[in-house]
Amino acid sequence: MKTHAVVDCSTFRSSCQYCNLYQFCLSTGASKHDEKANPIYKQCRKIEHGEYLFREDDPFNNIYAIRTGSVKTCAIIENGSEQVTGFHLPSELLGLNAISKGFHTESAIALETSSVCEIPFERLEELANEKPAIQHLLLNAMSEEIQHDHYQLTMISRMSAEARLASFLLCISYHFQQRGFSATEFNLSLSRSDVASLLGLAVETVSRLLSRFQKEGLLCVNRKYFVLSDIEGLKQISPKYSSLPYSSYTISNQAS
Amino acid sequence: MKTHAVVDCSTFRSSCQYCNLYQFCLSTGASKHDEKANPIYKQCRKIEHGEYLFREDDPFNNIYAIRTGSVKTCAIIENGSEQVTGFHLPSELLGLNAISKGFHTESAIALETSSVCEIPFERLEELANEKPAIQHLLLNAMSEEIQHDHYQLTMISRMSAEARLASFLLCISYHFQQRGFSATEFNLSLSRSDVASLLGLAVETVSRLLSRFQKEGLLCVNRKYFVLSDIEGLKQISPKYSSLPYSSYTISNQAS
DNA sequence: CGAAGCGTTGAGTGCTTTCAATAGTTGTGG
DNA sequence: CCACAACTATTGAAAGCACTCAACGCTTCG
Repeated sequence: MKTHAVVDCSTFRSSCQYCNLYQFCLSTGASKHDEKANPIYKQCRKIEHGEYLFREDDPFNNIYAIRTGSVKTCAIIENGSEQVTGFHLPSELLGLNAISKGFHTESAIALETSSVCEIPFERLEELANEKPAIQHLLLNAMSEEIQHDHYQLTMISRMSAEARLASFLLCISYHFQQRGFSATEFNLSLSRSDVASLLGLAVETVSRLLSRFQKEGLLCVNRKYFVLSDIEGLKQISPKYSSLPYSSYTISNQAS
Repeated sequence: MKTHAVVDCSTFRSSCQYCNLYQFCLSTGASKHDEKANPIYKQCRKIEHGEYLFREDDPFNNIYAIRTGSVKTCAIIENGSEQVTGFHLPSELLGLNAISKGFHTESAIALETSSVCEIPFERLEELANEKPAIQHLLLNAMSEEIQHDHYQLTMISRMSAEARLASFLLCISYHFQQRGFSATEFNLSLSRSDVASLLGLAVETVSRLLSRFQKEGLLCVNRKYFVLSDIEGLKQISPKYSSLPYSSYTISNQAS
């Protein structure tokens, strides 16, 4: 439960604190005997860097709540290259978009040693029927995901490369802050090519822009370690930042 | 109930036939006395071309099921221009992404004379608590929307302008087909600039591409009237078409 | 130590955009 | 009913942003 001082995704202070399902979770001090009282059966699973949580075309049985670490979701496209569709931090739910098809259309890959809660969806759905709060929570989480996707769409289709990257960094920064970490200093587990894919850019463009941002004093970057030294400057580069439904992307804990 | 022969969004044969909520709907031959038996209170609303169904920042109270016609959703971005985020045909549900914030972040505008069912969300949520099938239906619809958004994201960030347009036309074609209309001949209620915005392109690019497609014998287009004369040719232009989770975008009627 | 993978930087190309002009369409009011 | 205005769509020319290709440096790992 205690952690290192380093700001690193894999060492969040309290991994369940921000979890959507916290108040219904079996792990909340309850033993297995209370399963019926605290009804979500939680199977915690540890995954190493590069390991798959699920793969494209896998049957859909569980959704996953990230406890620690970080995970990317991606799909293989025609030419064999992979398209990154999401970057996920603790408290987020994964796999919800597989509900309708019954199988996963994306793979989820750990970007570092991470732990997740595996939640049988059938069980969760039953539970949602019994407890309005859980149902609301599910609808809420999905609504936020749609919201975020629309933001992402607008960003990619309308903003320049530099605005996209600035916007992305601010988004990451905000997420860390929401989870009690520094907004200006963090390790980004995504590789350059993952970032490029997520933003619809070429790797070289991302690399060039980071160099330029650094030259302009907006940030310092060393491999995966980022220091955002001029948040306001970054916001100026991505002017649409403030007007888009971005800021509420983080999944909140309110249950109606 | 009988309609004209013309293929036109506003004259769907049976407007409720494909509706998600059909089997729970008050309109299913039932009078208002049966409200408790057929529990969705359906207030049908007619909207004219250009009329708003809801606007950005409006409080979120209802979701809407499109019965006839077509609706676009869009958001105003920083510079005052509008970004189209969706194009919606009968049977689709609108407004689900406002659940988490409690207000709408997009406007919904009728593209032609249309009719929609206004469904109080609070009521629907209660109902979903009582009837597992409705809950599942809601989760399903949202899951599909996320699925589609991810497809759209991949498309916009990775495909060329011509591939995007071809892909879009095929998508529209498929939707019409799913609703019992011709896959090759339809009126597209979206303007060129709406299409451009939706696909992340400039109006001129869309116009140029349509001219080129026509010259190449792929389609015939006159204002809003489209004839896709070479579906296979279009598929060849958008090679990722088949491998993406596109084909299941249409909201189906299965309720678990 | 060499191979493999990731990241950076440079040069040149090309696709899409922007700017601009024209044509076609719709709607309004005299 | 026509004229005028406003809007939508098309087409051309030029410019720019991001991509591709290519080479090199750095790190990691067997």
